[in-house]
Amino acid sequence: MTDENQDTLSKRATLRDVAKAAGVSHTTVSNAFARPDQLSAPLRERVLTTARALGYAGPNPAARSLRTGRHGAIGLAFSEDLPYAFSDPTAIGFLQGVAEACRGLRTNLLLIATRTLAAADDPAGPDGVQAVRDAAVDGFVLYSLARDSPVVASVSARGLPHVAVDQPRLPGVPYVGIDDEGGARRAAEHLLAFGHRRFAILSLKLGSDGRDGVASPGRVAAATYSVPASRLAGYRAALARGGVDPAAVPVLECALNDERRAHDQLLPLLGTKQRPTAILAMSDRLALGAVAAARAAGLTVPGDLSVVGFDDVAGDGLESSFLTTVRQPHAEKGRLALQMLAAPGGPQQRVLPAELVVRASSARVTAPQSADGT
Amino acid sequence: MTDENQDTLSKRATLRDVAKAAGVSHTTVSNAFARPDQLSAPLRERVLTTARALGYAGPNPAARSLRTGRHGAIGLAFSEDLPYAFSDPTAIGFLQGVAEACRGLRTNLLLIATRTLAAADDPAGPDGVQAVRDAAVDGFVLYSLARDSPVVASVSARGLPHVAVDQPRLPGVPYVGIDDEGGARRAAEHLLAFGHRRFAILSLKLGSDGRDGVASPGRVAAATYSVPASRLAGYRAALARGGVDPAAVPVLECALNDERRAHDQLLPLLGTKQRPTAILAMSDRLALGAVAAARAAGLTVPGDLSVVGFDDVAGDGLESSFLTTVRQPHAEKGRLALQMLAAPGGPQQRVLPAELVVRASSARVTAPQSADGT
DNA sequence: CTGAAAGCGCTTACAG
DNA sequence: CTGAAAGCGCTTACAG
Repeated sequence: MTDENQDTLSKRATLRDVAKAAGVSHTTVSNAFARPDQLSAPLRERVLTTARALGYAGPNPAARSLRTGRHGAIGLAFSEDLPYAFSDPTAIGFLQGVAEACRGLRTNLLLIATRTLAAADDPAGPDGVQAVRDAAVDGFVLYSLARDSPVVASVSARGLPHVAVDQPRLPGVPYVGIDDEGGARRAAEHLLAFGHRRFAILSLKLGSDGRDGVASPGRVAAATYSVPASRLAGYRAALARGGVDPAAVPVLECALNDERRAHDQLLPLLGTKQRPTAILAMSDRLALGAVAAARAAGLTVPGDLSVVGFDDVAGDGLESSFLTTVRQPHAEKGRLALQMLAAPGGPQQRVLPAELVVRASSARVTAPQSADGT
Repeated sequence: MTDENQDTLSKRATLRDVAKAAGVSHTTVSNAFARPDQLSAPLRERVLTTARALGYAGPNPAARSLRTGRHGAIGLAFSEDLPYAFSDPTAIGFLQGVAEACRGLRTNLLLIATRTLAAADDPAGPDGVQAVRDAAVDGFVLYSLARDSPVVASVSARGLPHVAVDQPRLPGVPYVGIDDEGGARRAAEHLLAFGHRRFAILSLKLGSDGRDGVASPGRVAAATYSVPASRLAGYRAALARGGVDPAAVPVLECALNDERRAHDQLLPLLGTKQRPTAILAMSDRLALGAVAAARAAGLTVPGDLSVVGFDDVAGDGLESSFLTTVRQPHAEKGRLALQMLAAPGGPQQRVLPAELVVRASSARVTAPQSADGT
């Protein structure tokens, strides 16, 4: 305590101060902290005791990094505001995997606050770019970023090893993701097999402009997020093969992955005569929003409306979810990404399976229908 | 792209290289990146262009930190394994607040992987200590650590500003927490008012040894986690005032905040003749475990068993929770902690309110009972 | 608006 | 096992 007080009053002790006080060289103090085998145990003890007495907590991290070129940390860049990321169960599953791998690698994790929506009032340029520039890390993981994100460009400019997870897929950048198209295809095939002909799609964001609503063909074609684009392709391929015109299936885009948005977008559609009997949702969150909308419209799930989600994150407790969904290995993506960063030389592209899990939110359509509702 | 390749092959460009190539001084390049007002716009543009051409992404963060003494990051130390932390809704709410504040402060967030249970196989000493030593940060937030955690000691040794959230409460260390005792008291009073006389308490961990089970009076007295100790004190004070002998109320300690543990610990108790009619749970997770245990025992909630949780995190979606609980402002704690770090000089102790929220998991006891079950 | 100089605190071969 | 020396890359008054 006394030492700490001295600390804050006087100048902070350095390696040199400890060396002087202990009567040894610079090197010896450094070794006492970083290379115990380079000096005798009693001497080491003496040095460490002297250090403690001077309030010296160990080598200055910045000086050490400058000298060694290593930081002992990796940077994690998110597509969303950091606060939002922590509320998305998908991201949390991924973070768990990353965190686990970090522990194994004895690496700290630097979370980089970025913002998808460019802040016009921001003099420092696009959000996250400065943060990436300043990040004292040995590499980056890009998690679910848009192809045109300024953060992607600034990470690439750093010239450090990096891995993209989910998106973007860029030539020359190691990648970890899942079979989005296949997973989506199986979800649609499942509903088609139950006789459904009238669909609506709840889509994750296709662009970074925060837009909600029905996505036009142009918007879909210009999507800068490849994951929703791939899932959409999978849904549509299956629908077309099943004899349903994909162009007639509305795509409701939700700028944020939350139940409320899905609920609000879908509800009006459920009041129409030609209402869909089946919902393809690109996340479990969106799917739960659809379930809520159904209830609000006086419809039952799966009696009046079948819903298939994506992610398999809805049931976290002892209770398992009732949602039919596409399972993906969230934590595994995090583990793999860090492994690719830590041990380069392995495969540069890992595409993990996405498996359909049938539960209680999907069922055979009640009344036979044609695609045009007749 | 070509530049990037050169980058990885040749030595990485420095400020000096850029200065040489642009025909300006060291200083000017530095200013171009950090102080735009110190040079003309055209010159700045020229410098930046040259930098880009050389694959120079900006000043080396370590060198900059060494020079300025600032890192632009704060360290967050958790009591649990990092992977577990990301699965605890309480921690996530807190992280959201921290993340939000970080964005406002333009600060990155370094997550420090620590482990509560000392790993015997760990040659580097207690987990987290080295990570704290190596952390290139301007300050620390300690989140819910045990009083005797080695991480607390190593953070204190760093001599950097730090704030403890929830626990530990240490003299001289700024603190953010809630009125744990008061919140717990109100939870118990609520159940007493409903006529309950037979209780069981589901407790969060009291020590760092990973022990589950009935906590002896000795263990409670020796608790190194002050939050559960305070809540226990609150429960017991209310029980005693309500004429229930606190010593007769079993305290079931759960080493991890999860439903499964609570379920497994409580279930045997629910099969006894003297089974409790009311559960005081120190978290919503534990409370949900109690609800699951009730179901498994063929009891209804709140018909046969009343359950009161803590945290108010159980209902995350559109659906609100049915749990009677004690609400605490998770995100606000995070925001306040960062604010205290960023703007020292304000109050050093912030104790936020913890308010009882009555919902459907608690009800009047069905048959009148005395404390001894007669 | 520009440039020369000093020094932030450390690690690492290397010689003894 | 110990110590003297060089240099990692930058920022910041300061003088012009």
